[in-house]
Amino acid sequence: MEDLAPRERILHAAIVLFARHGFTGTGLRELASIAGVNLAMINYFFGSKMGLLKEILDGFFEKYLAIATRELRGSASMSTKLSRFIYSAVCYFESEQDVLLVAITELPHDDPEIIEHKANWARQLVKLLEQEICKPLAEETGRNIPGTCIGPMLTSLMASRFLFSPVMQQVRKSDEDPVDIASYVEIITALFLQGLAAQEEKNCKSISTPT
Amino acid sequence: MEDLAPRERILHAAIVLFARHGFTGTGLRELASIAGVNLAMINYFFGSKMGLLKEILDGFFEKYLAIATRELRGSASMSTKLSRFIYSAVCYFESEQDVLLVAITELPHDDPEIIEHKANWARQLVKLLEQEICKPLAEETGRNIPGTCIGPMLTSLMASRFLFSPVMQQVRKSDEDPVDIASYVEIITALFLQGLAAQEEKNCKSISTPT
Amino acid sequence: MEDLAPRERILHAAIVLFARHGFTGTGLRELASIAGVNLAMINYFFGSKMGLLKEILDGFFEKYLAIATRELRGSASMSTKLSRFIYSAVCYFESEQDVLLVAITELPHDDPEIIEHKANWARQLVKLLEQEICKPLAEETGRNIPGTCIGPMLTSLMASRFLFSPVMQQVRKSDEDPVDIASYVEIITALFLQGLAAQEEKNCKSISTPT
Amino acid sequence: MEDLAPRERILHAAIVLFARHGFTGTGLRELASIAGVNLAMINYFFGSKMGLLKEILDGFFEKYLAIATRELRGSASMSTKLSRFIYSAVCYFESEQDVLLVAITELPHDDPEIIEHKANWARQLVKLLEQEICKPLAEETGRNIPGTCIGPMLTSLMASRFLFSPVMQQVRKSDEDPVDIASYVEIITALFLQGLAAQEEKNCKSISTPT
DNA sequence: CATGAATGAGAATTCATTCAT
DNA sequence: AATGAATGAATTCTCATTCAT
Repeated sequence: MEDLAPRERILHAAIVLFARHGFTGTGLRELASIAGVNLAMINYFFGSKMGLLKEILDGFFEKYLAIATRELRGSASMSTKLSRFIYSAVCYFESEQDVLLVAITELPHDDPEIIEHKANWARQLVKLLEQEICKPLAEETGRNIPGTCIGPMLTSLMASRFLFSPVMQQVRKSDEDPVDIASYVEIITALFLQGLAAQEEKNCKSISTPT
Repeated sequence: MEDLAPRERILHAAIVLFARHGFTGTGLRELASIAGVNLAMINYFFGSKMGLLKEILDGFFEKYLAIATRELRGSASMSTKLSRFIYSAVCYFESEQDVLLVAITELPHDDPEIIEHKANWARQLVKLLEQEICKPLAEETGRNIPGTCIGPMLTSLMASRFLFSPVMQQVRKSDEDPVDIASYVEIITALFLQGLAAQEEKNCKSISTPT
Repeated sequence: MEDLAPRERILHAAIVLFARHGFTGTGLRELASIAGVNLAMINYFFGSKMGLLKEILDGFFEKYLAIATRELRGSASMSTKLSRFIYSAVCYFESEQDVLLVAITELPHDDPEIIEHKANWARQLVKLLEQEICKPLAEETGRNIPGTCIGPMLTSLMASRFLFSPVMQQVRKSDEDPVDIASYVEIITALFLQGLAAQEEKNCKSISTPT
Repeated sequence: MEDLAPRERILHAAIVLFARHGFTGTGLRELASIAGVNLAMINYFFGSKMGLLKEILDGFFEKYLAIATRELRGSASMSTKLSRFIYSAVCYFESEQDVLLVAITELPHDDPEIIEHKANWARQLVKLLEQEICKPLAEETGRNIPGTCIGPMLTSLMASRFLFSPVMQQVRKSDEDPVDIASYVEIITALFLQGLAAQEEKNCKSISTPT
């Protein structure tokens, strides 16, 4: 870590510490010491502690939204799009667990300075989900589930493994066999696809049954 | 709130504030002022800020585990048990949203004082899930999903609505139509049941197909 | 200790704690807990924390002055009186080390409420020393050493063993051989009467005398 | 005092206040106010209140040990060495009375953080005394007085004037005639070398010697 | 870029004391 | 005689931030 530029060292250290102790639970002194920079450098680079958090959150949301856009837009079938999205998103979560934890655990805290910031990103993701998931789903099944409902469900389901990981690591303890990441993707995809499209499956069944 | 006993007033105020600003983000000054008690009363009753948090978390986990035990134990079919559990749990989450938020957002923070505390509760829930969900599921579908995986999935899926609610409220804004709680329960139940039992449905299909 | 009256239990606990952590360093909570009484009982019995200290100090000074009066008054020779006093005082210090420590370490702290209190006792002791030690000494040797000088010297010399004991215990460590109390009395008496090289002087004298 | 560097101002103010109210009896607010610095500067420079105390104690012990080493080492006679040591030490005590008071009154308090710290210095002093005082004394007189006994005796005797000074000042009051420092040194040296009745002993010796 | 000093506000906790019961 | 609740002030220490160098 010592070979990175000071700005990056700060960013990396912040992500790790915010994930472990929370945003408010992390002191800039500790952060500066771990990043190996002078305390005043943090404010020099990021303006304030909040500026640092915003940069981390923006980095996360930007990439998450980019993945969603890339995988969900297009003419492929909804199930294809969804399974591609889940795969990509979970892989991204896996690769940046700490950033994910920061984003998730800071979600419900209603700091006035940051709530609109988060809403801006959420709005874009919800809009995308409405178009690519909710609308076709409503047409197929008759169920109209809004994006503001399905977004949180999808995200928190994919994040569940990482959100609970510190506790579950302690729970497992002796018999070390956490589900590997590939199986995790498969489980969530199966759960989501065949559960969500329940009506469709039923239709398939009802179609195939009389045959 | 002014007519409750000081101890309860502190507890209530703490739940609200911890949910809004996080545990470390809440100062005891603010807490005491909102609870309408003297600052020193908090330590008098709960020993420390951490003791207060532990009491809140214990209250949540105890009730959550009680609901799980009540709804999942017994000889009913797994799908019946699961849908009853989801119904009860979501209703409980709804009735105590703030406590839920505190429990969820404090989950990943690795305070050594509290991580084992949380793991103790998680262990019991995981054990229950293993017996009542995972084992029968494995027998029916052949898939072996451990409790340490399905527990977080279930919980965070049910909590998703509340975890994201401050942001989603901002996202919805003008056109106010959040999914009502009954539909929310129904959506999650459907998702979980027919997704999870995908293999079983297939079996049914394969059984019915030859007909 | 549980069979004593609450008032005595408080007094005993206070002496021990004041000696170990100092007066200001001891909290009434800790004191009450160790004495096994309710916190409010301390103020009930002694009026205030300071009242408790005064009672302890009075107990010490009263007995110390009584010993000095008993051993120093009378028609015996000065050296006889002094050696008797040193013996009695050191034995008393030994039997109530903690009280001694409290008295000594609180001596220089200039709390306005307590300095005159201590001066009252000191005045009586100094007066006694002036009459019984300083005056005869001036007549014998021509040296006029005031009581305000010889009092502190005598007292702190006799107390030295106890004042330094926590540190010296740590210094000795492995080779456990603290001077026993009888030798300690003898050393101080000899030092005071004849100087450090007491034995040598005696030998010289006994050698030269018969000549 | 206002022209010194903040760090020195804190140190000076701490010595004065610790001597007057004791270590635990001194608040950092009061200290900062008297030193004319911001409250947070104390922790900035010394880490903690205890760090401040350690620095003060180290300063005292270091100089005291240096004086002892300088005056007691060498080939001079024991009585010459002792009288030189007493002279230098008392002069040092006189010039830094407050530091002495802090060191003496904090001696018996068994704070685990600091007791070993003090023992380290004491060990060095005791070792020096063993070699330079106790060993030759044992050879001359046959008496074996350990350094852990003679160290406290010497130190507390020399410190007695300063340890009791606040009370004795009050005792003297109107008739102002404290023994001047030169006489004080002489008294202690004579006492240590020849005993209280120094003059008398000298006479006896001078009478018996020529015979 | 980088640093050490400095600041005022606030952190959690403990204090000695009071009082109604 | 004894207790638990309650209080306001004070405790040590850390906070994020600023600024001159």
